[in-house]
Formats: sequence, structure tokens, C-alpha cells
Amino acid sequence: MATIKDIAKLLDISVSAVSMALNDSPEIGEKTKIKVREAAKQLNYIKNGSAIDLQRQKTNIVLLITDNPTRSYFTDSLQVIQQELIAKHIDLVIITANDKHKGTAERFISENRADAVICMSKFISEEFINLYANKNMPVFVLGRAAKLITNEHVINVPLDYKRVGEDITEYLIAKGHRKIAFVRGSRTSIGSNYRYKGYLRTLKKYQFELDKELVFEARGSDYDHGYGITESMVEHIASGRVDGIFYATDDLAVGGLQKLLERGISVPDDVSIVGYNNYPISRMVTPPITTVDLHQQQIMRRVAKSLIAMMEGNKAKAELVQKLQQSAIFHSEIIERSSVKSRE
Amino acid sequence: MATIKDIAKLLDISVSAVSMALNDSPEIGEKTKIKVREAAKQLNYIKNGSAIDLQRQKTNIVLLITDNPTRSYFTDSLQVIQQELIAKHIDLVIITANDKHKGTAERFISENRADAVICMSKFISEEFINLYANKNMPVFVLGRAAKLITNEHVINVPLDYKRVGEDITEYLIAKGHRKIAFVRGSRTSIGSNYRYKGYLRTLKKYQFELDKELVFEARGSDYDHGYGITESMVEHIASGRVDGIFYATDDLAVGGLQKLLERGISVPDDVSIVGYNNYPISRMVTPPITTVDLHQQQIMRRVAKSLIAMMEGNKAKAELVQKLQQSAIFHSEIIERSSVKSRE
DNA sequence: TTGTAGGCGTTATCAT
DNA sequence: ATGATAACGCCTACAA
Repeated sequence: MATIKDIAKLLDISVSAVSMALNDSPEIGEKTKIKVREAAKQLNYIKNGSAIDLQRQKTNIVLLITDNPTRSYFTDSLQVIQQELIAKHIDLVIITANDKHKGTAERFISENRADAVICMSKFISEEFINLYANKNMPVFVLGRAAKLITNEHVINVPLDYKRVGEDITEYLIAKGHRKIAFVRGSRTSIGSNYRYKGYLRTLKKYQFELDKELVFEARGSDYDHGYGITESMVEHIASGRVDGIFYATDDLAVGGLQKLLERGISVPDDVSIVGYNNYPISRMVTPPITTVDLHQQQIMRRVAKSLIAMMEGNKAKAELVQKLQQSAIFHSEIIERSSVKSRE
Repeated sequence: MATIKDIAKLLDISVSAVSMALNDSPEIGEKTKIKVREAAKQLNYIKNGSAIDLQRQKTNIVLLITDNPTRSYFTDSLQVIQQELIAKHIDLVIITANDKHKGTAERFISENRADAVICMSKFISEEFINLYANKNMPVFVLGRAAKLITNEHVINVPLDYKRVGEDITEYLIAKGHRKIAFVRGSRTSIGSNYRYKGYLRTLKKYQFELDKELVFEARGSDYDHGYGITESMVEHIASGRVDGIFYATDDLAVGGLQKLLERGISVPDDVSIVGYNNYPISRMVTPPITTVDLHQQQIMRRVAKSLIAMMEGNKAKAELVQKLQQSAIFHSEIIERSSVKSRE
């Protein structure tokens, strides 16, 4: 591979001249620049990014770590974050980390291959992050309890799930439901777990007693999990032991809906169902599913802005963190559609 | 940031000893290793990936460029490719390129920041790829006509769309449909365009004349596009001018189905519909949608294997390309569900 | 305007 | 088993 040295040799000028010419420095004459560019083309010269990063002590890269970039909930986050970063000419790369493989993400973190990282994955441990976050590479951790964070270069964005799951449970109760089942998604999904807690709290608040038989484990958050688990619920519904179902995610609800219809159960006449997250698909099924919009985009925009401020070093961390903490509160909004009917 | 030099200084040993110790070289004594590891921890030493890549002249990274990682069709490809790469301890990073922003992808390519790239995006031009592909960084281009490729380090995987779209059109005709509408997706989607061509060819083959009024432009491939465009079709259906709809993608079909049901049109009684790609959602709606499975995973596995062989340099390129060309043929399979009914 | 030289952090090749 | 030293490709004072 040709390097700037080769170009310099070919033209019999110095490497620094070549470097400057290639970077369009004003200090270099126009004719030299042209010569250099031609020689570069001729020699098939290609820049070496590693060398640049090494010299600059900077990568201009932000790492986004996610369990699965194809999941619906990731769409909003990605869009917003990317939009903010592009405006600042910062590059974003996405890396996956899951139970099968987290090595790539860990290598990128432990080898300082970015100027900042946003970790949305549960599979990178807090110990690991503590170990490697540093001034040159702050790490934003989203959606975690993050009790173990001691490293001052880790910014924990806890996301305020406090009231998550209460809203929609209250809504169902207000609509006259008394036998509300809950379908849990992936056990490792923090959001799903918080919704379950919100459900429990709300039952308690209204002094319903929890019927453990009405809590179902889908063990995953996809359509198929919803479809599968709902098979075990048809009996309960048929026998009148359930009048409403709170699915932890819209995808679960969509799968569940399909199963219910197949089994001749009418939604919402025989049973009401609700999902969570306001994924596009939730309004594209019949009946459209009542759900909750978390307005995640707003939060992500804040996160991105804080991250940029941090990278630019023009804000005290304490201040940023405080702002984030204030703004990382979900403003959940119930999206009423027709999968719920009032019962008396 | 501490470097191995700092560790060496602290312990008063040489940098090479530190380097070897850190890499657990057998040439280094156990006690030294321990000392080094302790010092590293104490100094908060973090490896510098750029320096490693520079020295090794290798990144161990494969770049995957996609328009949008959250689109359903990407799921299969990602899974398979990653699986193959992980087995070889090669890291995969995902970068997006679209009409709004392709700078990041271009920077990564033009600065040789990977050992190979898989380009699934239409927004990186062939000229650009021609310019930068090289021995150290072969580029696999998927789903393109790629007439302009001259660089021998570019591997074009054209994907054989020859028969795509014919199968399902024939199927509809065999089921007695005579007035088949077609809904085009994104104009820039090569797959979607090929399906349209297949539809046209098949109509011709059966000597149906093309009614241009039955070709609809969704101008996108999402639920919403399908939902929106279908509004303009209800009139045709009501008046008996359409008895079947071929949506270019399942997402379009799902959105379209919703609109049809809302407008009181029964599927498949009043009109049959089919989608394409066998996305999970297509069987999670009522009625489940008849679609076509392209068995993309098989192709992606071949692509990944070829890429690895290429990186390992143990195969002649010509041979690989030939194999790929043979195997990059879609084995499309019609997935019969209940959105189509026989008509006489 | 251009050249010289040092350094970025690491690994690898020799010696010792 | 460890040390010295030269790369890797690029950038940037500073000198000319």
C-alpha cells in the first residue's frame, strides 16, 4: 500500500509537504497540491485511519452498543442520536453485544477505539465499564440501576421508570377491568421488569389482590413469544378469569392478539389488551392496540447533547449529569385505540 | 493516559517486556507478568487500539454498511454474517449510509478502517468503491447491478433477481385472479424494482394486458406507506377493477391490510393480497398474509464464508466469485397463508 | 513555500 | 527472560 512517503519519494519533495497538500493546507502552493493529488491517484494512495487516530489522539467516533439493532425500540434512539452527532461531524458506529457475543464491544471499549460510548446493552457489565471509562472516552450507560458505578467518567442515565406501568394499569382499572393479567417479556429487559413492578404497585394501590396465576412469562419480547404464551391464557379467558391483558411490549401484544383471534376470542369484547412502547405495528393490526408512548426520542436527544457537550469539554460533568437526571424522566402518554373496552 | 512506556518506567524494565507481559507471551516470567499487570492497574493503563492496528497493519474489523439497521430485512443478514465472523474472531461494526448522511461510511472506507467491507447500501457509489477497494480491504457489494466495477478487489454479489416476482404473480393467476394490482415500494429499493419487473413479465407471459392504473406508488416500504397508498385503491376494489394485490413487501401489505379492513373490504373475500419477504409480522396479522421467502440467510452465509476465505487469502478470487455467483440465486418459496382465495 | 525531525503507542526483531 | 531499537503512517512544530 502506498503511503505519503511513497508520494514524497516519487515527487522528490518532503513528506510534510505531501501531508499538508493532501489536507489542503493553505501553506502549500496550488501547483504542488495538484502534483501531489495526481501522484496519490497514480500510486493508489489510501489514507491510513489508524495512523491518523494515533497521531491525533482522537478517533472522532462514538460507539453505540445495543443488544439488537433490528429491534423496533432501537429505531427512535438511533435516529435521534445520529442526527445530533452528524450535526457535529462526529461518526457513529453500532456494535452489538448480547449473550452470545460481547467480545467486539468489549474490545472496542478496552482498546479505546472511540471518543465516547453509549451503552444500551445489558451485557456489558458495570465492572467492565468502570475499568475502562476514562477522560478520553466517557461512557454513557442507559437504562440501568448502575449501583456499582464508581468511575467518574461513567454517566449513568437511569431513565426514570418509577411510574412506568402504573399509568396503563390504572387506565385499565378505570375502564372497569378487575382481572388483569400481565405478560412479562424478556427477563433481562429492565423496561419490561419495571412495567411489571408498576403493575404490581398499582394493583396494591387499588387493593386488588395479586393472582399469581395471572402473571405469565413470555421469556422474550417478540411476536412469537406473545403468540406462544397466549395459548396458555385462552383457558383463563374462556372461563372468565381474565378480562384484560397487559403485555409488556407491543410486539408481545401483536403476537398475542393473533393467537386470541385464532382461538375465536374477540378483542376487546371478550378481553381487552394493551401493549407498551407505541411501536408502529401496534396501530397496524385489527383492532389497533392501545399502548403507551414513552417519548423516548426526547430523552435520547438530551443524552446525545450531553455527550457532545462532554466531548467538547465545555461543561462541567456535574452540571450535565444533573440536567440529564432531570430530563431522563419518561413522559408516558397513553395512546388510546380500540383494543380496550369499558366494562361495568 | 498511561502507556506501556509509563509502566516500563515505573517498574524499570523495558517496554518490550511490558508489551509481551501484557500479551501473556510465554517468553516472559510469571513474576514479571504479575508485576506488570499490577502496575497497569495502578496506572490505569488502557490499550490504544489505533497503535495496535497501525503496528499490525490490520484491524480485524469487518464493516457492514446498511441503509437502516432497524429494517426487518436486515435481521437475517446481520445474524448470519455475525455468526460466521464471530467463529473466526473477527469483529463486525455496523455503519449506516443513507440519503441524509453517508460521510461516516465513506470515511471508514476511504481511510481503510477495516479489513473488509460488506456494502448493502445503495448510497455508496460504485465509483467511490472502485476508488478505495484494495487488497487489504476487499469490498463486497450486494444487490446491485454494479456495471461500473473495475476494481478487482470489489466482489459484486448481484443476487439473482431474475425470477423474483414471477413466482407469486403466477400463483395469483393460477388461483384465478385476473385483475392484479401492484404496489411498488421505495423507488431506490432494487428488490422492489425487480419484483415489479417480474410482475410485468408474468402478465405479459400470460398475455394479460397491463393496466397502468393498477400500478401504485407507495414511495416507501413501511407500514405507513402501505396504509396510505391503499386508500387510493379502495375505489378500484369496490368497483371490481381489482381482485388481487401484490405488495412489494410484507410491511406494505400489513399496512394495506389494515386500511382494507378499516374500509370494510374483506380479505381475501373481496380481494386477495400477497406480500414479499416473509417477515415475521406477515403471519401475525389477520388474515395471515401469503408471501414469499427468499431464503436470504443461505446467501448471506455464502457471502460471509467467501469474505472470510478472501481475508484469509487462501482462495483465488476468481474461484470465490464463481461460487458466489452460483449461490447468489434466490430460492424463493411461496408461503401460503390465508390472504388469498381461489377465484373462478 | 517547503524541509527536518520528533513523536503518537504499540509490536517485532534482534541481541544479550 | 529481558532489553534496545526500529518500524507502522501520519502530523506538526520549527527551521530554512
